[in-house]
Amino acid sequence: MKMENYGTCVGFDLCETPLSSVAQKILSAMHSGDAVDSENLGENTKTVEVTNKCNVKYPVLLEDRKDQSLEERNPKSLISQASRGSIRPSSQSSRAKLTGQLPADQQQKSISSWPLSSGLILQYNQEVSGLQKTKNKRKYFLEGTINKENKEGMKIKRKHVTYGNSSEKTSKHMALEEDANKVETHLISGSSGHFCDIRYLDDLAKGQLTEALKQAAALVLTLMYKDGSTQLGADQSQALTSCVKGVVMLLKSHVEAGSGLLDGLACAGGLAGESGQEDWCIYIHMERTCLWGREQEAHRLFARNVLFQTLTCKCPVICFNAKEFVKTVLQFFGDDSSWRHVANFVGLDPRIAAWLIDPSDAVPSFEDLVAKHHEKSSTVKVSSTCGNSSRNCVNQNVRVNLNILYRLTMDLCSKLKANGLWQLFCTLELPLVPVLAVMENNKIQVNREEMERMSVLLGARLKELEQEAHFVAGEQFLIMSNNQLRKILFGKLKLHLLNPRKTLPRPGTQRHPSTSEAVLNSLQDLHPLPKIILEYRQVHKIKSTFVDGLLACMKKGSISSTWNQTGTVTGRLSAKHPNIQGISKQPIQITTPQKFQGKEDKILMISPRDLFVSSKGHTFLAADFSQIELRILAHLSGDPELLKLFQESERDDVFSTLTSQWKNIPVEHVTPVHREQTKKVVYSVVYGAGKERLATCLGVTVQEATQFLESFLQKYKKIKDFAQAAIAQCHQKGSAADLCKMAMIRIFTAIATSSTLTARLTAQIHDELLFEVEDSQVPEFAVLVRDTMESLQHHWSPELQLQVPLKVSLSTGRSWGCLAPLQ
DNA sequence: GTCGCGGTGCTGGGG
DNA sequence: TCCCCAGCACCG
Repeated sequence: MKMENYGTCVGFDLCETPLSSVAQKILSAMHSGDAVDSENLGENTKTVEVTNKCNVKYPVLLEDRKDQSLEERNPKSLISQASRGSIRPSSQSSRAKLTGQLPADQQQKSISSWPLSSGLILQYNQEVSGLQKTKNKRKYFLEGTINKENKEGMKIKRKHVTYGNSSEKTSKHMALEEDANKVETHLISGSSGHFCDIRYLDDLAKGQLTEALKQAAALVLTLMYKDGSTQLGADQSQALTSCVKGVVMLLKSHVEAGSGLLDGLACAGGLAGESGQEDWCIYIHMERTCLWGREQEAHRLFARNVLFQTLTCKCPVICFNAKEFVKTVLQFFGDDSSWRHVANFVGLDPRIAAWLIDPSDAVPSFEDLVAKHHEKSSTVKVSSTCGNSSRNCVNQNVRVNLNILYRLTMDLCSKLKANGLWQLFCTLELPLVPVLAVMENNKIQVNREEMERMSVLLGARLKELEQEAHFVAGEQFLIMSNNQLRKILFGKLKLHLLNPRKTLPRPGTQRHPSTSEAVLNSLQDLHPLPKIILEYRQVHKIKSTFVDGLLACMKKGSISSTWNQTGTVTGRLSAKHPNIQGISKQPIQITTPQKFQGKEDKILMISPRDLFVSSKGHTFLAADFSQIELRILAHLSGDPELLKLFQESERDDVFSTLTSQWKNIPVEHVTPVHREQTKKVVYSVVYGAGKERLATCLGVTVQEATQFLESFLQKYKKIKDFAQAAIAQCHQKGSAADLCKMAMIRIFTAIATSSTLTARLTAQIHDELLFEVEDSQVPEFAVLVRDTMESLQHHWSPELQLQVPLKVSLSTGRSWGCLAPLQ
């Protein structure tokens, strides 16, 4: 559940949260934009007609959506929608209000489809499918001529630059330089008035630009890559900051009612050239070259100034994939403390907006967003005015695309407001962008030697296990192939027939049972093969994912994950390359391979998190919202037993206490197995997993799982009521993750504004934050972190009286694997 | 016949 | 119909 939705659930209004000044600025700027739009609605329609004349591709869409678009564009209706808040006409939504609980995605779906009647939705879908047919054509237009001309060659070259050896790099670099120079030359000499490379401005022009930046009503920008493509192109693969050449920025001048600029706002691409005459479009070259002459140095300083102005300007800054922009700026600024400059930057990112509106969308391209969310879809034919051969259309294309980006973002912002997501967007998601950018720049050191040693050792063990498996199976087979394994276990050995438990889960339409851990566990006593397979899989997982996988992600002895803000439907963050959120917590035990047994113990413990080490003079500090799901469940359900658990002093581990409560046995008799069982049952209730899922999780039959669930819900009756009310679908986890996001922003800002603290936020593992802190600062920083995180409980209760206090547990250590509790 | 590529399903780690 | 990511086999 999103924080925003949670607000309506518990009657807590997020509006009480002080808006950041930036959010307020955006809010007021947005408001003025709406006013302009509405006062010129007549004009608007006219523009549509004009645009139609110049070869509109999708007139149907324009015509059919006119009514709805008028309604949406009317600021009065917007305001009334926003103030109506949770009153939503769809039947589903009124149910949501009654129960107070609906999964966030469902709520959002119902909200987002609200302005469209069902008929319109159908129509719209048809239109969208119609749009798909012309997709290829559109791609051609959107990419621009230079892109098209060089795309193939460039792709290959870029690959070489990234992965090639150093000598190759040099030669390819030159080739790129040439191509990119073509683009640049063109950028400078472009025919449209104010399109300029700021390297070639004289002092007077520089002064004018500085002034224009101050006066701008909005800044719209995109990164430009070495091959001349931008973030707005169709090719998403170029999102490597190392390939960034510079930034193209459109300075929207004042938006005034009745001014000619309205055309720029409302009309489609074909007219953008005329409409945007007053707007500057600048190119900021950011690529580092080895030879910094005096001129280059002067340019670097001026570019720095312009970027700094961009980061701190009063007007909205619009950027598709703003995180990449922030990262680029950080790398351009270079020095260690420069991240403080970006800490408060808020860039309007249409991708995040679109994700809030529809979280089920996979990371969309600019083109996808335009097709899906832009009211005036005719704009997608932007490049049609350019011929095939002309390079003149490069800047024109970029400029036109920036205009589209601007209007797309405005449309999305209106939708956010209409859906009640605006606050969430401004106060949570947007401020998170620089946090993630800085986090990606913060590396974590890894013990490479240890890892390489581990890889060899695990490899040897895998070889042994493979041989054992082949021996007991009586034939060679591919041990990782579930297909082949299934044939041996159930076709040849017929173990499922020997198994006393009749029903083994079958995946899909398979004839034979699954080869999952649970099944293999149940077959262990019948044959030696299942046990060997189980160990093989465990060792293999560690080797491939956590040792070799991590080694592959390493750069200069350290790793840094890529954080995806818009990758989940629950609102959580996700990480990849490596997925630091998924690195095993529990150490595993393996039998040391024969040839290592002289030097090592017979049994070896391997803990993947131990491979992460803090840099010299620093220590890891992990801060964890302890059992946050369970606490929120207690609060929301109001279950007396559960509340008692948290209100009483917590000497023992909560899950152990819970187990003893549930099973009515003394805490000291609770075994780890019992404890794990409790945890799974709790999660299955909180996350809404079904009986089958729980059965698989616990490795028991569905009947047993049902018994566990029923006895648990019998003991904690209110939870049952709550779960029923929530249809067992309420994604509480999402809300917990949002709380963690808020903690990240708060702590990050505190560090950024502090004159003494130098802690680095390096990872977020759902409800846990990982910092690297200077040894001497650990005590001071620990207090800051704990206070900040615990203070967030005020977001959970209007009267500042959360029935269950939030608890933050802190731990420190030189390696991430051996963190010990602090205090 | 072989190789490379993208898509899919299974399994298992995290929460 | 719990949601993520990663690695692997398998298929077309």
